Amino acid sequence: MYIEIDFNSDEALYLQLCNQIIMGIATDRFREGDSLPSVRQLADAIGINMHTVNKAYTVLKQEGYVKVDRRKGAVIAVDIDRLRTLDGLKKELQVILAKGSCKNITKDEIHELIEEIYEDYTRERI
Amino acid sequence: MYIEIDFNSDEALYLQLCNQIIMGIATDRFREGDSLPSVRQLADAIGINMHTVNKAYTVLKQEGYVKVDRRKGAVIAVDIDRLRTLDGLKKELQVILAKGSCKNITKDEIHELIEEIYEDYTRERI
DNA sequence: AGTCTGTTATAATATAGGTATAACAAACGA
DNA sequence: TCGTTTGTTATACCTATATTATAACAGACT
Repeated sequence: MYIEIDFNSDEALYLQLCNQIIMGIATDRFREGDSLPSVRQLADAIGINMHTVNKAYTVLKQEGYVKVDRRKGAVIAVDIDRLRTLDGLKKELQVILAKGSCKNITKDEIHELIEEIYEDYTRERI
Repeated sequence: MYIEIDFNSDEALYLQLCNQIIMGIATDRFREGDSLPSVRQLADAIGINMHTVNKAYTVLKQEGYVKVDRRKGAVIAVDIDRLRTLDGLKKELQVILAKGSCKNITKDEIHELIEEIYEDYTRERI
């Protein structure tokens, strides 16, 4: 579990946790069925409070990335809801693309960025 | 100025304002040199507090979308900083694409989504 | 029996978001 | 010149969120 938390970031700790775990699933560092550390272990390892980790796990559960089992802890279990996901992605992308568009980033450059990010994914997956 | 604020959204009012103005610039509804309404006017029109609008304008200024002039108010003036923008876009996109990837959204579908959003832009621009 | 699990409760603190009122100097219009 | 409008700043208040701290509970494991 290599999770990097930036205490100087203005992003909430529990959100940083969520995002890193989501990126971990996307890059296959965490796989379906894998158990995440217990809330107490992870909190200890990072040096934050148990409840902050618990909140992250709760959000991940609500958004369909893990299932929480009293025996095994938080287990990676992605719940596929394509329509809901596509809808959410589109709304988030609209704002991001608008920002780029304002700053003279072309549509092609966005496509290139996408490719670049996916290449990074497969590179990390090795 | 057609700005739609969702008071039931969990997104901060000032962020909704920022994003709508940014999308307005991207879709050419607001153009370089255009003045935005005064903080008091817009606050009145929307039915929110002056300081909330002021915060939105301040953020837009810091992020290089407007310049604030005591005489003309907030004027659209996009400050192009491609490197900084590309860096920011990439970090935001990484998380979003990871979410999609977890939910079995393919890279091609992302590319299609990008195209779809850009088509919506040009459609609004008419 | 003892330990570890997630879960829940309660409390305290700090920060962020939003509103309300008020004042200021600069600029504008009449 | 006078009154109005501009962004800006300050203060205060309320609410919600984020984070930490302790503590307790029942279920499961060794």
